[in-house]
Amino acid sequence: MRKPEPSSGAAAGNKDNNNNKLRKGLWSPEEDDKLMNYMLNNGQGCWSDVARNAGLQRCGKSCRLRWINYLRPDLKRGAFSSQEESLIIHLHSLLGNRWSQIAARLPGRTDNEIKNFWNSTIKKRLKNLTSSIPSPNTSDSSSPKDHVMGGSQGIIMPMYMDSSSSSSAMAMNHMINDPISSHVLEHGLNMSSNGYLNAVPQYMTHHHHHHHQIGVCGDHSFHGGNGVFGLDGEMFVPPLESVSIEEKAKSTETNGYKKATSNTTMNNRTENLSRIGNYWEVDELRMGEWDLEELMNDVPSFAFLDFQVQ
DNA sequence: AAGAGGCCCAACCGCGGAACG
DNA sequence: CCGTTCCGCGGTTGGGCCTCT
Repeated sequence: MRKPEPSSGAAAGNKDNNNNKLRKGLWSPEEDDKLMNYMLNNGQGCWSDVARNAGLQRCGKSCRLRWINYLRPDLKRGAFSSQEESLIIHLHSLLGNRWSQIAARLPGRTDNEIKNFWNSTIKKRLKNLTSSIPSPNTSDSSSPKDHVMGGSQGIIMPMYMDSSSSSSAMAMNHMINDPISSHVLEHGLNMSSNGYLNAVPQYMTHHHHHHHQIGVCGDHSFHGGNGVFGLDGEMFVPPLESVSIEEKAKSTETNGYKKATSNTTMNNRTENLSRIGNYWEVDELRMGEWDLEELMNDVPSFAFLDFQVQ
């Protein structure tokens, strides 16, 4: 953590000898009190006004962050529950690193918190998980169906996960015991350009346009809970059609203090997702080009969060 | 016991977009 | 329009704590 600015003497000693310099670093309890009192009495307005009017030697940005991530009364504290964990994983598979979007679906949790949780706990576990699986290069590299994709995008759920392989079966047994692992089984893994391991639905990794057919029930698919592995080892995730929408009301309610300005650009374009037989047909499908809000209307409620493979 | 190294997480930074004058 | 300011987001940093040796 950052130490408080030396000139400000973590609370007591400072006052007005700060010669207009804005403080940085950790917030003192006194600063917290000031901000909290101001916010409770005046509500949220222009953050630079908040900083000024509350008598804080902080920039508005810092005040905003402190309020959102720490002082907000509706914040939930403590460790993430396994349900929250599952939800985070699931949402991340849908949304990628859109932490604020994910946080909006977890009442009482902040994007920062979720991001930290992901970058420490979950990422680490996914890493351990993948390192426990034999590399495609070393196991059965002769298979033409190996789906080896490093680099910026591409699913790292390769074809050696073929259910007939004994080694992969062992890996799967290992994975199934863990919510993250089983989710990875279903949704695949993606290594993003920043090195993050993401569980990403197949259709989000495509960068082609126009009418992708997303196979759902092919004869040779590998089914795993919500997801389906296609013939080429790629993983398909069906749209969120059969899940509860109760979260939506909850999240919009708890985030009522927040102006709903984000993702307006994204919402300008909508996805055409229609079911045709056993296929989901998607028009103009590209990362960030569908109506996220609409898509996320169907984010599973906690009750439906069971990613364990039967 | 103590030093090293890793982890956690609060807070900062930089950027892009929206709002405003 | 255009420039400026504000806001929110995601990525990154770094200090304190914990664990290991």
